[in-house]
Amino acid sequence: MGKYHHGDVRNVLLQQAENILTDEGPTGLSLRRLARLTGVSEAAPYRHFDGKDGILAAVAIAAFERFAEQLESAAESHPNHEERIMALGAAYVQFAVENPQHFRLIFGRERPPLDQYPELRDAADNAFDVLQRAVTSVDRKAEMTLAEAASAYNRSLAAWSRAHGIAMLVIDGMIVPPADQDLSSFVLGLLAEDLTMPVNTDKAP
Amino acid sequence: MGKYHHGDVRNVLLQQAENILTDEGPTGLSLRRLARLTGVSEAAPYRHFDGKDGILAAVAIAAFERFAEQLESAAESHPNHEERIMALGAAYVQFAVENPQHFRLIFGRERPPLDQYPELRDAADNAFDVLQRAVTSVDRKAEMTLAEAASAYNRSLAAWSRAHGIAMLVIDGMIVPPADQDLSSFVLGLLAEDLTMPVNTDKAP
DNA sequence: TTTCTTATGTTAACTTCGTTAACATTAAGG
DNA sequence: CCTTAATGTTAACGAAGTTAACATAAGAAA
Repeated sequence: MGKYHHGDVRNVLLQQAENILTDEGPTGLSLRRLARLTGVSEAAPYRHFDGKDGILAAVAIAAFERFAEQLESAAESHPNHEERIMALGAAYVQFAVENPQHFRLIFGRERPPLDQYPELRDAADNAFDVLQRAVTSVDRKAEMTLAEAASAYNRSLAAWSRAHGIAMLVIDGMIVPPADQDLSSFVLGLLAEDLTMPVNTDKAP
Repeated sequence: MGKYHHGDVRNVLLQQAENILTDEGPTGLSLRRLARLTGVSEAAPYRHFDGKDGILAAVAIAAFERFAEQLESAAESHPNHEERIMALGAAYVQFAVENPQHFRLIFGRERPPLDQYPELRDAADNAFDVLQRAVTSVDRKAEMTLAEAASAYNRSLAAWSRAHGIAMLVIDGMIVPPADQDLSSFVLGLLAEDLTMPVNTDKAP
């Protein structure tokens, strides 16, 4: 009787790992359970991946790629600089809300160390490059001075930070987006808040 | 021979749990190791805590309390509304950077569910109340209209989100604060960035 | 084709973990 | 003094990650 199970165990394992991750997060993803669900022996995954971290790294790479795609497509759809930043932030949060477990995986502590998985590092760098390019690529008719480049960099960090914070707090349930508004406009409103201006408390006559 | 080990096992366990958490995070905190390090049997912790989640909850409560204290003291030191928001954000990030594991514990997925530990829920609510009060308590000479209250609330979310995002990205190593600047002024600079204004790329003559 | 080698699977074991049951001892109060 | 609840302990169970030892399939070399 054939013990040779599939010709494609690696991909089946990966797909199943995706499913488990989506349902239960990285903690619920156990190698043994994954093997059982895939219908393969409990040690088989070690022939295709570098242990549990290897599988998580592979899933995280795929997640980073989808993340970067969605960011890129949001950025492309808005030639105007300011609108582009806003669209990026909205896409950022939307990805997190639609794929909370993947988002947590690529940013959280259970993500395998970047320096042990070069492809993972590349995937991460690429995603952040998309962000940074979109924020810093204002009309580049002239070279920027050093100070201007630094300022643009700070702007990108500020935009990124706020989008990231909103994403995290929403998927953690600490911020509950209003039900009567769609997520995108809620996020856009938050992104546009300027903290350096005092709240206007004047009562209109 | 006396098997009765301490008169104070609970507190010793808690202190040791704090130490382990600080060094290795919630994942490295194993009940059995905790018991061994404390010099007590491996089942003893169950007499004092509701399993592993119980210990994590207790540590998280303490972390929330320290967090709230530091936020409160930052808020108190700045009577001016705008400066207060900035100081709060800086304190928020500073806590995260100085106590990354605790910060991750109180915001991450390994935090025990709030609805199973009422004291944990209270501690969390209290910390966020400090934030919200500080942001929304502008000069309250008059009652706010509904719209004003909503705007103030949105402002507090925006401030919170950006501080949270900076904190997360910094302790995850995705943002590396410049070495030639102290953390606080770096954070303050980021918090003050206004995303609705385009970058000025004019070259001064 | 036959043989050698490598890739891929399997089973079985080892260690650690969280948790619980069964039993022992201490502290406290009637 | 005796009972009882609190607090320890040991021993066991099942699940997890990982590795070693062994088995088989596929493909290259002869």
